[in-house]
Amino acid sequence: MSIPKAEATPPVNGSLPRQRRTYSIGELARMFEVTPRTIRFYEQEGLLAPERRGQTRIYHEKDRVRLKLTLRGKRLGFSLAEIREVVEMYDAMPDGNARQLKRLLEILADKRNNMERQLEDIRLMQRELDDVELRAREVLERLDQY
Amino acid sequence: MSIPKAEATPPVNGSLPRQRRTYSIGELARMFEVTPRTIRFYEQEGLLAPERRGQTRIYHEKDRVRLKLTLRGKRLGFSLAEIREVVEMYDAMPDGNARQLKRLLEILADKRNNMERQLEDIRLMQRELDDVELRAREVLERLDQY
DNA sequence: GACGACGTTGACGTTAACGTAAAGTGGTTG
DNA sequence: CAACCACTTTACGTTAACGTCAACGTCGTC
Repeated sequence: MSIPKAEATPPVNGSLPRQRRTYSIGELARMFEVTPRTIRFYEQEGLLAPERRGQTRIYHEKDRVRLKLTLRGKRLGFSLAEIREVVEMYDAMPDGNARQLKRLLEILADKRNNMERQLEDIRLMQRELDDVELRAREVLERLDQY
Repeated sequence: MSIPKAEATPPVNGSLPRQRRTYSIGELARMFEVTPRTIRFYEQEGLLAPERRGQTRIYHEKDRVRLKLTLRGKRLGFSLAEIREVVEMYDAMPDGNARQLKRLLEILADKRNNMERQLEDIRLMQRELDDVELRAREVLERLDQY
């Protein structure tokens, strides 16, 4: 494959094209408030596989979305290994065999249970917070009386 | 081998199944499916402060609740340090000064935001899971046709 | 009175998820 | 061309949250 000469790609562009196609690692990092190191680490762990132009990584929309999902998974307490497990199976889906697919469905059901428990945990935790806040406000009010 | 006992009788009192007041570290560990090591570690980190009978730790209802809350916090992705921060301020509340109380309210507001983002993350993640599952089922069905 | 179950305190080991520093590459810009 | 950038690899460092042993004390029981 030959590389067509690219147009003014990276830096600040005069007209902000509605559909930016590629991102540098630094851009992605700023977007999601992580460090480039983190993004490289995720690649090393098999969560990303950006294109390369020479040595340099080039991220497309697909990669950006995957990073977004990864970070969301992390916020929900999934390990990178767990996330990779889903990601890999998702990639392998088109030609996946039945056993693999059923395994994927199992994993998904598992995650789903996890989500349900988290919802419950959040509800309970919110009530705890309400409670603590109420008490704190009461104490504060008594202090204000003097 | 011994005859299977009705219950693994705890050291202190007979089994008062209705209103048990105290627990050994092993009992608590089994209850919450963690190891004693974990519980001791939480104590070391200032999250628990069980009574001592001689050398042995004795946990009361209060300790059990605190452990439960701690583990819930962990499932929600809070660090032990964060949890301790709230716990300590909660303990210090009765004679807390206004500045401390306001700080506590800040922390609580922060946690609350965290919960909100998590709720949103969970909703989004559930939709992702729906999507992946749907695709997987489609592929599976096509496989089943032969 | 040995045995096993449970408890204790160190102390060192391990894993995940990055941080950080060193040393080099490649492009643009004054 | 030199001086910056932004990017790269390699490799060692760090932190949180425990795990894993060793070495010991204390029961109840066989």
